[in-house]
Amino acid sequence: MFKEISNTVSFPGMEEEVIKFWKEQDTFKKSLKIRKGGKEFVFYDGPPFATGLPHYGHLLAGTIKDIIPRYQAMRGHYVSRRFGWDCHGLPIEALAQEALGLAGALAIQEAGIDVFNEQCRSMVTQYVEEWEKTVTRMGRWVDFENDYKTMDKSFMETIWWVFSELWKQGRIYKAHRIMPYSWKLNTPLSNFEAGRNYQDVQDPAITVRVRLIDFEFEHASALIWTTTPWTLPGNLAICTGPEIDYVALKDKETHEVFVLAAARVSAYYKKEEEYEILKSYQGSDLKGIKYEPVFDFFEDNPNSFQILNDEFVSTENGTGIVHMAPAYGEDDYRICRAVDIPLVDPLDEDCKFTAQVPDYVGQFCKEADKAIIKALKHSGKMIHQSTIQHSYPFCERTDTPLIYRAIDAWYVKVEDLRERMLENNANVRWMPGHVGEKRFANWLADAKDWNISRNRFWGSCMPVWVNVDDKDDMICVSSATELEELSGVKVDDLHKHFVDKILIERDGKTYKRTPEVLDCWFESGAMPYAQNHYPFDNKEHFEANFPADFIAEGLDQTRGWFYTLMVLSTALFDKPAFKNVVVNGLVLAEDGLKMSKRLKNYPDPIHVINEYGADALRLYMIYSPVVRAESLRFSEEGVKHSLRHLLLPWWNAYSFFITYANIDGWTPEQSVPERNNLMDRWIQSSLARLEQQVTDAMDRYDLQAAVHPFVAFIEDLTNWYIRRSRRRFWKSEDDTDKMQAYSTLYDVLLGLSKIAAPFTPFISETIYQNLKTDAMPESVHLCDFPTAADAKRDEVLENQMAVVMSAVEQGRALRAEYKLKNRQPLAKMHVVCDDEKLLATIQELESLIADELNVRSVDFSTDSSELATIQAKPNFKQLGPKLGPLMKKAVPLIGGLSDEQIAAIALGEVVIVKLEGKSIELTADDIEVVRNPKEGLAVSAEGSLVVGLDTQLNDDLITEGLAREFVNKVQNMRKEMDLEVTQRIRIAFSGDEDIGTAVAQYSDYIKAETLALVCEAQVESGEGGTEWNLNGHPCLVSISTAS
RNA sequence: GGGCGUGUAGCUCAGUUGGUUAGAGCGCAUCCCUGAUAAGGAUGAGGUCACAGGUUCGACUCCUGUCACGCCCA
Repeated sequence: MFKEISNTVSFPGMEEEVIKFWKEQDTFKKSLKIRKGGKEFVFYDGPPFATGLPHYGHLLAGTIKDIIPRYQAMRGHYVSRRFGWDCHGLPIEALAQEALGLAGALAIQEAGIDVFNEQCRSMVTQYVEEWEKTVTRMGRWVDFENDYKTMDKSFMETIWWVFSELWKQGRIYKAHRIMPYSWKLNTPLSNFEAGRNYQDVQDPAITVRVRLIDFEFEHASALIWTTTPWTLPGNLAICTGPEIDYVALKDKETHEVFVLAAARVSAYYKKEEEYEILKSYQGSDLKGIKYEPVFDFFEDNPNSFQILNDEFVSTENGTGIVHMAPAYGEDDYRICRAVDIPLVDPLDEDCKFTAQVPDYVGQFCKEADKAIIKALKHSGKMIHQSTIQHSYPFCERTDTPLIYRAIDAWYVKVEDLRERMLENNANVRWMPGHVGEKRFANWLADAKDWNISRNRFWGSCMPVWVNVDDKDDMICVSSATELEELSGVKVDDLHKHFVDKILIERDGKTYKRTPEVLDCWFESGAMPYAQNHYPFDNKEHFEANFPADFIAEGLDQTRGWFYTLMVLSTALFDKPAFKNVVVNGLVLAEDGLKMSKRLKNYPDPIHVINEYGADALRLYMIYSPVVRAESLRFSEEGVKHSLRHLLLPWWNAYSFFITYANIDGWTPEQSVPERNNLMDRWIQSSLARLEQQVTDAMDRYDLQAAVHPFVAFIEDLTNWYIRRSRRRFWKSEDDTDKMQAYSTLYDVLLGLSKIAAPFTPFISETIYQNLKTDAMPESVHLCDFPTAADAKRDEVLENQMAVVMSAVEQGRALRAEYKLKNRQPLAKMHVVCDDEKLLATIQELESLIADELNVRSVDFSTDSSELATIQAKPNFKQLGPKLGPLMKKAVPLIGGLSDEQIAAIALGEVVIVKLEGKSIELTADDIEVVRNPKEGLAVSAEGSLVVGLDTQLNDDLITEGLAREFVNKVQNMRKEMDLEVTQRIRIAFSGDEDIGTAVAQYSDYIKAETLALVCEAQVESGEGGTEWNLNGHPCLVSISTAS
């Protein structure tokens, strides 16, 4: 006996049971154990920041990261799945700052970096429990015990090793980065922090002239515009946009010649009479022209004081010529660096001018604006002065304006790796392809050196110790042990508040660690090595199993994890870090906007799981383009849909099987291998097809395509196989056909549970648990994925069945068209098909067709001429290439072929027709025969099949129709009374003569169908019972249970 | 501004190497069936395949351009 199924099954409740079962049985561990020794399938988990609860993006990625490993495990691979946690970086620092009430870097330093970092450490794990719960509830199998954390000492030690390898390659260099700087706190801020306090301020906006040297016009100056006059002493170049139009104009009043963007002239001159255009230029024409420095403080600076070109220049405001002070602007820095202009930064840590600029020494830079403006006026360089109101970032803590300036920064040289990375990327299979071939490849081709230092606290430390007396004398430490040897200090923790205290004394020199920590993307990129503590441990195992077979993340990781993995693996091993990658798109709210807690435009994931179940949610997400990097508008209706149209029918099929197997006492021991019934052979072939389709798609990492064929299969199983086979299960005789039906449905349900197991692990497990025998593995997830599909396929049969289904479909359509309801029996149906073999198969299923369409007999024939006319239609694919331009004219010619000609061609003869003087040979391949139903008959035609219905009714048919109506009403009443399907009943009725005749004549049939012991005409109106209308005949029916 | 993607029925999406009737589900309307019942089926209405050119005998499909939306970068 199988376990009885409650008819009020709750999918979420069932899933909770399964989770309990997996936990008790330790099924995940067993699934690993049984594959130990098998070929490894290597999976890397991209670590999430656990600074909040998981959202749909995580659930989606988690589902993908579950399905592929489950599938590969069932295919015999050992798939270790370690969960990863990203512990370092700003998100967690921000939380810790909030918790400690600290605003800004200085506050953290005052409170003590040790206090702050320990606060971070304690908070990292605050969401761990919730994460585990949700991830587990979604059905994802992943190892939380043997997880990795980027803050583990072993992880951080490998980071040092990775860094030191890059160092040895000469890839690490020190340069600058332009960052927002708080002069009050004496510290740089992150862009994130700088973005949190914008204020509207008024700043001077001045236009200054710089005298051009050796220009084609005398007394010529370029006009530059700035809102930060204090940066002018540091001016080292000016920049034009290469494709912007510029003019040299003569001011009619001063006779000075000015160069500026053509589009900006009107901002300086109200009337055209005020100036005269001398010549037009493109920005690129001006490149290389020298000018006199605005101030002379740095007049000897190499390569400086010339016109440069860059695309970033716009003509939205100013003069279209940009003043460049490389220490104080990101673009300035980038553009000047490209032409080897060394930066000058004459500000001290309080942003006061140093002695390099003696005129303003000791003045705070912004305060010096006035004096600088005065000096410019005095020297005649000031052309125009105004003020501008704009929004400007302020320091959160001190409400002082931030100063963008060059900060020491460390970089990894990446630009020379571009080609290697592109080649390595060519060996990666991306799903979808374009993300890798286009988006990611373009990004790699344009890779910039990577700034890896952060002026923060909670992170992996840069393992570089600098000689306090000579900044160029540095030691790169590659392991904790090496640091111990160099310093003589025991090293237990590699965080900043520990290692910063450690000094290295060597040859009488003292080395102190450079204060920065590493970009946490460096850590995630180094995760393949660091999670294994490579090369300190697991050296051989790692090297034998690198790169990963599979990773999966969202599209946003193109510039994140995917990239950092590729940079480091290319630099270290000249390989990609992964062979296959599935890229998922964004999960948006149903309104197409981003999910927003504030707008509440999406349902809580927990609610969705508890309402519809994780299987339904998984299926909904996977069966959508979101697994191919397109965005998904999340809809609760969609989840409901996947439940109602896939899981529920599947469950109903299973429930149907259990119900009747238990009634008949059928057990798997009684299973027989023979399959004499075409329906059985067909559904087994359908399952084999499903297996092939799923395998093909999964081996291509195409999850959406893998889920697709389930829809058709469930449809075949429930709406054709089971619906058409029901009687075979509830016939009372234990004949061989019934045994075979049970055996088939059992095999199919068992096989389906295995094929579906990676996708819907819960319902698969539940069904498998009930179906399995003691000899089978204890969990569906310990089974092998079915693989013998080829042998079980019978494509000929599948095609034949498709024709049968089409015949039935056409019959149903005809009934609908002629308003003949299905309960009304018809005398005859005609099925015509000129393919005799096909016809024979259809004939084999005659009783099925007759039953489905409620006709007494089916006439089979190969001659359709009585029901339909035939016409030829060109086979475009065949004839197109042959006829070329004549194709269009051939269409009516072929359409006009006579019946005799068509018949001749169909029989294999070659018919020659003339078209514009050319002879065209037509063979059977060149035409398609179209059948058109004859007018006035109930006929339908599709392809080679013609179906006709005899719509004439006689008394006999009408009587049987009444009997069937009667049965239907009784069945409805049984249903209404909620009777057991095996419950016997008594029927009492009254009605007119026609009803009396019908019930009497079909008494045996009625009793058999409704499990009635007696069916008597005795109820009178008003004595209870239910009034029915049977095809226009009033009828009173009452039923009662009988023992 | 650049790169990438998307645009097919009211909505969510399929659509094989280009082949002539562009499909499914939801929703709607009209019916049907029911011993799968948290069901199921049929029929119908609903499409300028974003737009404009081009290649071709033939374009939803290939090419070029335009527009809209999204992601990333600047």
